[in-house]
Amino acid sequence: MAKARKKADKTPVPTPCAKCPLRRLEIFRKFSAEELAFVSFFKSGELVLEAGSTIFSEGTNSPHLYTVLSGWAFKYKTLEDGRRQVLNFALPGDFIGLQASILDVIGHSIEALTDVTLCVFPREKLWSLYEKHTGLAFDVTWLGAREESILGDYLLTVGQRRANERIAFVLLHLFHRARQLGLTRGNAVALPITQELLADTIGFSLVHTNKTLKQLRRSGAFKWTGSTFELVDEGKLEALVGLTVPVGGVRPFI
Amino acid sequence: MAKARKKADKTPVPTPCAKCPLRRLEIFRKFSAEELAFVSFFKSGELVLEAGSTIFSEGTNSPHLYTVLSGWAFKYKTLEDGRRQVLNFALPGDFIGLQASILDVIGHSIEALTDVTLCVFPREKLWSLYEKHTGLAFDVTWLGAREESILGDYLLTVGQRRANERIAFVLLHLFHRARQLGLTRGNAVALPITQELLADTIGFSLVHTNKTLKQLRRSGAFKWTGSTFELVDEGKLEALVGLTVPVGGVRPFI
DNA sequence: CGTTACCTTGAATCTCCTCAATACACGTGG
DNA sequence: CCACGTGTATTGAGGAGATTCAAGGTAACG
Repeated sequence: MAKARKKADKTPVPTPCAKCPLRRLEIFRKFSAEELAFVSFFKSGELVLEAGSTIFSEGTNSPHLYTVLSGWAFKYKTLEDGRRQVLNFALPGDFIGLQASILDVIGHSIEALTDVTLCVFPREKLWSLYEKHTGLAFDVTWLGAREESILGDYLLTVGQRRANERIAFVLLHLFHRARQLGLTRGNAVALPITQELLADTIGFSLVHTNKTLKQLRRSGAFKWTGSTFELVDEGKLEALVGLTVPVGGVRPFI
Repeated sequence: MAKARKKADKTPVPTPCAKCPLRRLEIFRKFSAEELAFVSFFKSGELVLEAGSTIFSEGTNSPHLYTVLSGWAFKYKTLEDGRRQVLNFALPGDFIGLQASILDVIGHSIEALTDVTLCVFPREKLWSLYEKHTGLAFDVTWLGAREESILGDYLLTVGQRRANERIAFVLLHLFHRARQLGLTRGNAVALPITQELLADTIGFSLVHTNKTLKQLRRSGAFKWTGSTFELVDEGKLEALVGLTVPVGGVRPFI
């Protein structure tokens, strides 16, 4: 089956919104028929990028905004001398580039961690979304508020937690988000994160991150070799973080 | 003039939105007559609190959301053992508690730094704002996006900058915001910030903050004694921060 | 095989933290 | 008016925590 297209045919095959695999996940709310129709109209295409591609550059603008259909990306800011701070990760269902559409400039860069597929939405249509679909407009605001909430968690982490707590926080956060999206198999995830990226996320040097990680591994709370991360003792990591790591509840998808 | 009310009369006198002093500031966009009427309808009262009052508590909910009419507040999160991270400051024109209305729980606490006056908006009416006034709904999203943008700046600061750079960043940021709102006299502002609060903002201990501050003062870039902060050499501070500190452009007010 | 990207480890150094003590301003009650 | 408490600012000293430099080591890829 599914042999209608020849192998050589590289024409992209955009996923119709009605069949979007994300919408089946229970963390996304159900759309009405009208909303679904509008989203289909809103979506103007798909963008496929390979790992390492820059999706947005800090300080720029864009005629598009995106939603992650598959793959991982990360948002970051840099200082002139090269110091880099990771702000957050973007997983399937996340909005990307909303700041550019709303604020006229985006305050951070975004780079693909894995090969990614993005749904493309033209910026001009965002206004009609607000005009015609209050529910979807609310969803956009919701996504922004959740982003703000996560940034607050990260700021608390980077500002106040110690090295092992920071690592525990980030690993748990990513694991929880991945699990919500059905990206885990058992207690394992494919984490496309290098230690250097982790270091830039928690605000420590690579060396110190590595040493703390080594010490943390001895606790047996998790295994992380190669690209697969396995959560062995969730409670042990949570204890380090202090409280359950919030992920962001059940809500929308555009 | 203005003797219509007796001194003993303590009944609050809510500012009508049409005469809102903030609307005169050029950083706020102009409202149409309909928008102004709606905002007046949206606003259900004013809340006056003295310095030190808690406006929101992390993890709670509220039937109201607020806007700062006058005074300063700050948003923060705490760990169980008491470590505290300041996320951002709220100045006149800022939304407060939007997360509680959109996400159902607010992720941070908010406390008044000075005596404050807040405009009160009932949460239920937020939906009708989205339904009937696309422009205002967009403004709400804009405010959320700006908040996210500022949080990103702070995260970069706390994660990557060194002590003196962090202090320079925060002081400049607050000065710029205050200036935008006409809160400065010449190069001076009344900064209602203690060193302890600054320490919790930049993620350092009070002692280290104090010592870094001492060293920074010697550069002559600013004076900060008692509650008045005076920016003497803006360029010198900006050089420390690396680039001009963004404040958030010209846009809405609700 | 040689390159490249990532992980690991040791050693020296500096940054930042905690503890502790003092100083100053302010407001309160005696 | 003074004694006292409270909140804030300041300073020194010693130690823990992070950084940088430097050197391997390993796995993937052409």
